[in-house]
Amino acid sequence: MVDVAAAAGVSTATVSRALVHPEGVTAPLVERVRLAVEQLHYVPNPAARALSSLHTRLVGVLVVSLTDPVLGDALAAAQQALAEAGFGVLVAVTGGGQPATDAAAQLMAARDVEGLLVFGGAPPAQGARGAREARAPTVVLDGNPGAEGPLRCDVDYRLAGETIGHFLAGRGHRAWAFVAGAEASGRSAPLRAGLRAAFGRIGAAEVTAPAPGFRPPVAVLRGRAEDWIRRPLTPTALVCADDLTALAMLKACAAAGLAVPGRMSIVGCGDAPFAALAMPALTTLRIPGATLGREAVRLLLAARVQAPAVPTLLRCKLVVRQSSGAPPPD
Amino acid sequence: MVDVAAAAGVSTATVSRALVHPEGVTAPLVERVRLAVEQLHYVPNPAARALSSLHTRLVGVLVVSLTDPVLGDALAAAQQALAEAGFGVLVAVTGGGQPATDAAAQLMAARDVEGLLVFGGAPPAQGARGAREARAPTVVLDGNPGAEGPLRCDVDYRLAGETIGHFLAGRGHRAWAFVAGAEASGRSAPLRAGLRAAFGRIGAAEVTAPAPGFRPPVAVLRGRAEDWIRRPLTPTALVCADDLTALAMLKACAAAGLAVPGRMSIVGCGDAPFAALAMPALTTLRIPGATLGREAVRLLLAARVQAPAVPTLLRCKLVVRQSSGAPPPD
DNA sequence: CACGTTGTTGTAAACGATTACAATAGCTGA
DNA sequence: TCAGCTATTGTAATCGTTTACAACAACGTG
Repeated sequence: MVDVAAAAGVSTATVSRALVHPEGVTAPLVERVRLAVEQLHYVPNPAARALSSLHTRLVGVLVVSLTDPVLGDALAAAQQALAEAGFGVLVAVTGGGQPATDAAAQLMAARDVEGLLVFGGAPPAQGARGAREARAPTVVLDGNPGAEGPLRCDVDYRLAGETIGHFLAGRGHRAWAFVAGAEASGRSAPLRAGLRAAFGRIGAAEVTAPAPGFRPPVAVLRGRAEDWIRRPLTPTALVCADDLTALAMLKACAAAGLAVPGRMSIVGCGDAPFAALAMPALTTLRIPGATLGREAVRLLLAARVQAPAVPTLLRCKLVVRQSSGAPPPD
Repeated sequence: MVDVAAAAGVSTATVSRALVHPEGVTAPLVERVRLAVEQLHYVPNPAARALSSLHTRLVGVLVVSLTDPVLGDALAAAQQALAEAGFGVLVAVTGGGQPATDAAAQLMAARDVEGLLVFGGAPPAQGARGAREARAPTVVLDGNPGAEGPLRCDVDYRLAGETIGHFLAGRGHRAWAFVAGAEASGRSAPLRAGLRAAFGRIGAAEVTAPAPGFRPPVAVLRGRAEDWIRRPLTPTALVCADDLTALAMLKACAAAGLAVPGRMSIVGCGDAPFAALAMPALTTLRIPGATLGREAVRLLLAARVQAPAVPTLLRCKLVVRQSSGAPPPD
């Protein structure tokens, strides 16, 4: 930096100011500094910067799993948005467990991140982030419901559930079941609540899914699906917490001889890339992962300057394809 | 840190040494320092550390896309391995374009990463990493073939191609086609070469796939698949560069009335979570993403201490399911 | 015309660790 | 017993920025 200062004929303080607060330096000087920087290929040392300014320009991202396409999209979008704002992204894949999440949060805090993004699952326990935690706002994205974090960025799964419920009820379905995914994704509860509300309004009954919170191997599922057939009240529609589960149910129905959508309608959640390619193509809820990611970054950046932005609640669209239809005539 | 030093009754230099090079400090002192650290919840300031030691304990990861399940697995595994070694992971999602990759690499270099992991695609151009690049070794994982990076960590797609070729030839297939994915994944070329070698040995002919390097909407595919039927030499087996493409071909075959596996065998690549749930379940190549990630980290850490580890070339397993079988009797 | 204001720039003191070097203590062997 | 080592600890310089403060200039105003 001293070289740059010499080349531009100014002091190092002016170089620093020209780079960080150009508005406080006269235009010609800024220009001379800019030129010198270019000429000498000067790149500021981030460590020194962080040390004296107390700003690392780093944010941490705790992500439950990269397998979930929604979180993957969200992460990609968030990373891009943060890069545009000059922030680097430190990631940790937590797997969702509380101890792992807390440990990761602590590591992030130890690295002096200026913000924490939690993608999916539960946020780290208060206090798990060490002494410096107050400085770093936390935004929870697509997390478990009821998490007490102040800044949240979610999809309105309750509303989505109602949308799906209306859609199915409108097609004539009166008996339905909800199938949770293996990973307790936090989407299940509000989704189910919305479904109950929509179906309840017309007096349609929920059938308890074979094993809530359970994503079974296909062989097992087959037996379960056959169980349903023998029940007095068999669902004609299955709403799944994620597309992979929906695909599994598709397969289970085929194995059990239940035609989809003739005998059973199946609705997924997420609109994963493979959803449109399933046979029959999955009717599914399109979750705007990228928007979610950008929105979370917006909230985080707003929180840094004390501007309390309203928690986001995004809507999603139901993509109707071939796996849903009218119930059998009975 | 001065507080810790005072509490332990030593100098700050000793505190530093006790934490970084405990072997140079007597046991009782190390213990006293450890206690004081615990008591005062002291966490070293990473910026100051980096500034004076010239070690950021950060590595950058450039990932083409998080949609690819293999890269997702690799990233998760690499992150964990790096965390165990005390390194933080800075990620950037590049999308694969050369300018974007170079820009991301420059940002990483500007943050003084001590190593760069490139997941998929082409490595950044030499020199794109700025003046400090010499210090940071680069490992390319599952990248495009022929990339000149010295440190590579790859799957032996050539061998995998041969394996698939043998498998199909052994089942009796004599006419086959390769379908590249939309994203030029770098897996295509060696995979295809392996297939050619295996099939060539028995004189089986490759049929040019409808549109190489093209992952078409299903409607288009349908027409293309019908094209094949009318051809003099129609393939009886389709090998796809990724599972999503394989799923698309499955659907195209169904639409065109080609029974799978009766009339057409289909092999995917990746063993994505949905592969086993497709109907029929996909025969596919299982790529050890997590192993790949860990291996890349091993190479990187070895390179840091000048220990030149041999470039890795992992094998993968063919998972035979229902989408492949014998060709039609003719 | 003198004086207070405002706006720029330079000087130098942080920021919080690591580590070269000096100092001291504890050994070994003659 | 003492010189000469070695092993351990302390002192202080250093890393490369930012920024509080001082110094100064230009300006408008009474």
